[in-house]
Amino acid sequence: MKKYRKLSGVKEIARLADVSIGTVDRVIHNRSGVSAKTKSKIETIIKQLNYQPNILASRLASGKVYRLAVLIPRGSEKTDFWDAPLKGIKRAEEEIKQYGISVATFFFDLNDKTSFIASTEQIKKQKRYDGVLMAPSFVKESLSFIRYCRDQSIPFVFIDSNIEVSGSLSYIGPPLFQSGFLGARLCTFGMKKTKKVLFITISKEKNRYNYSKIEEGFKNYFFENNVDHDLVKLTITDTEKESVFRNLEKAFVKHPDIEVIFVTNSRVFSVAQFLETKKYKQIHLVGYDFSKENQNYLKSGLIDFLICHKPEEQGYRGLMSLYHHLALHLPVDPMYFMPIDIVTKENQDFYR
Amino acid sequence: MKKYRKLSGVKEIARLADVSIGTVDRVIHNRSGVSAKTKSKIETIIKQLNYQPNILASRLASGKVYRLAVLIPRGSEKTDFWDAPLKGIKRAEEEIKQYGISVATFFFDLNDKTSFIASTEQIKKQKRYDGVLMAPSFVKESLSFIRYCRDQSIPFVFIDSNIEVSGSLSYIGPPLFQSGFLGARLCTFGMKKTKKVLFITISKEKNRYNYSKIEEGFKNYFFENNVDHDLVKLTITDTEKESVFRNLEKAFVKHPDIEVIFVTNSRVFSVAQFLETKKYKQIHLVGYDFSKENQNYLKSGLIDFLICHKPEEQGYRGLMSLYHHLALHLPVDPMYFMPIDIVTKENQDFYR
DNA sequence: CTGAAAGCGCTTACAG
DNA sequence: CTGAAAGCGCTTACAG
Repeated sequence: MKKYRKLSGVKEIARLADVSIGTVDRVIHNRSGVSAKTKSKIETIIKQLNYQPNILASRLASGKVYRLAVLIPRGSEKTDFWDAPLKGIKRAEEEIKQYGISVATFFFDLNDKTSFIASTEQIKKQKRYDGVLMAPSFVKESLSFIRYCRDQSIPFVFIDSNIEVSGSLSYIGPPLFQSGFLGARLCTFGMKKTKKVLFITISKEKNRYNYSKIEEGFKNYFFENNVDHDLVKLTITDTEKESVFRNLEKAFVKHPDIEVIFVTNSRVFSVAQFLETKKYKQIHLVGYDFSKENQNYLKSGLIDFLICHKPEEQGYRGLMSLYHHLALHLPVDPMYFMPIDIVTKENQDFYR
Repeated sequence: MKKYRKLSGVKEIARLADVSIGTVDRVIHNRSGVSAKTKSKIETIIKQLNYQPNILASRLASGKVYRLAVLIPRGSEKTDFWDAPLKGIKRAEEEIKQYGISVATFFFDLNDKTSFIASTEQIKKQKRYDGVLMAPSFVKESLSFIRYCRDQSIPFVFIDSNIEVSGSLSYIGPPLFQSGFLGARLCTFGMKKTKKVLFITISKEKNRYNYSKIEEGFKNYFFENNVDHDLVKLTITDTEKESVFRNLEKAFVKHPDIEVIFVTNSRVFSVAQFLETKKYKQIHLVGYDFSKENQNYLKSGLIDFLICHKPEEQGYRGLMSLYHHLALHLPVDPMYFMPIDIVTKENQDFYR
């Protein structure tokens, strides 16, 4: 707890350069109005001193507030997946709000494009955001919104899924191909002979980029490892329970020898429900996301493995990356892949 | 980027209480020299305003530097396990050093108690640390050092392993019992019939608390799940390669039908080496820690699963918890359990 | 193009 | 027991 006081940064630089601290500040922030000569003199000294600005002092003095807009799906009664990123965002907000960050969250409905558009319009109309964190769930609509952000020089960060040619500040999300690849491993673990695998996607949107990437990885596993298998693909576009049950029923009639089921998203719980009802307890089930329902079926043994990509951390990091970029002028990873976590009955109590 | 300025906290309080900000400061920090009446008046206002001190300003003004001592094993050529916590510690240090934290690291040799004692003596002699982060690898010696910390009111945090009755600020580490429990699951995955499992501990120290906890959890899995099995226990106290090979050789002569091997720490790589040499490629191998050697054997398929407990994050969180406690006066979790991560060939590239 | 001054919200001596 | 003043390392108008 001893006191310790270095000579002030800008003051020291100003003294050495024989200028005022105002001029030093201009050079540090690359503001205009400094003669080339003075500028280079100051820059040399800054380098020599290996000067690191004191962010505490900077933020305190400036009193600037950066306003961030968050655009993510609303957590529904069906899956609480998006509650996790939101929790991470809230946690980040708590942590940095005293450092001059304010956050406004806009939600949209994953089943309703117009709600997405409405939110983007609102953000545009308010004209007061300095950064955007978003889940680009609707590609075309996202592209249009991104155009606006770029025009306004507003940095934007994607979480959960990516749009590749976009000029985003960062993408934070899962490595989907590898995630599907691991999924296949988990489906076939310990198997010696041929197995019949049912590959299910349950989603209103057809052709989602995410699902096809997962499928690619999944298939690639069998290919690379020369695993003999029999893959049955099933896509269910009506996500209601009755529809899922009906589709599964049909699949089992056609393929009574299914041994493993892989579900490409958090709706694996509805398949678990089906298996439970049917008492198909010997069938292995692998799926995605650490949602409440899924946790219950994991605990009861109907789901064998959940693959997760730290949704809470995605939200946390997403917001923090904007903070780092805007307020701290720190470099930000343009791609930050989440780990591919394997959650089982045995480790679920310690997963976050 | 609009400017936004609230009325200053202490100033506002001082105005409302009709005192000077100096007096307000005294109350906020519970320093003496304020009349009971004034004190209670100020406290009421603080509550009403739901005043949150501005840490930026506080740290900037005080210029206090908290000195932290870190006491951990040195990463050896044998296993680089302790490089990871150190990396996390360094990362935390980088992040908070500008907020008035300085860190001194003391190493000890896991095979040499006296080196541990020597480091603790050094820390004591310097008499200048405000907090301690330590791995209490030697229980008796740690207890003696902890006594010193408590006498001096120096908060201390344990990582990796815990000493329970200690008054530590926090413990950050793995839930060992559950970790062993999961290990058993990974060993028996997909097995229908009886398997012969070899349970190995390779460590100079006999009777380490960590290993026995893992063993408890491991055995409990079989018990709880009524899994028919045959468990062979092997303890190798000489960690040299030749010794490990010799012991394994003997075990395989006696039990040629071993199908799965579980190793309770990062030395699983030496068992992988053995299996590689012997071309026992059909044997499943499960062990601990994401060290370089282990990663290689995971990649090549000799190790099936590694269980990990985010060693880097343990270091990071350990240091941050001292920072939170000392500088930010934030509450700290007395127990923070790491998740039990499962790392395979397929997801190892994304593990951190 | 440059400088001097005030201020961010707090803490720290010092004076009374 | 209390207050007034200086200062932490920056930023921000404003004046010239």
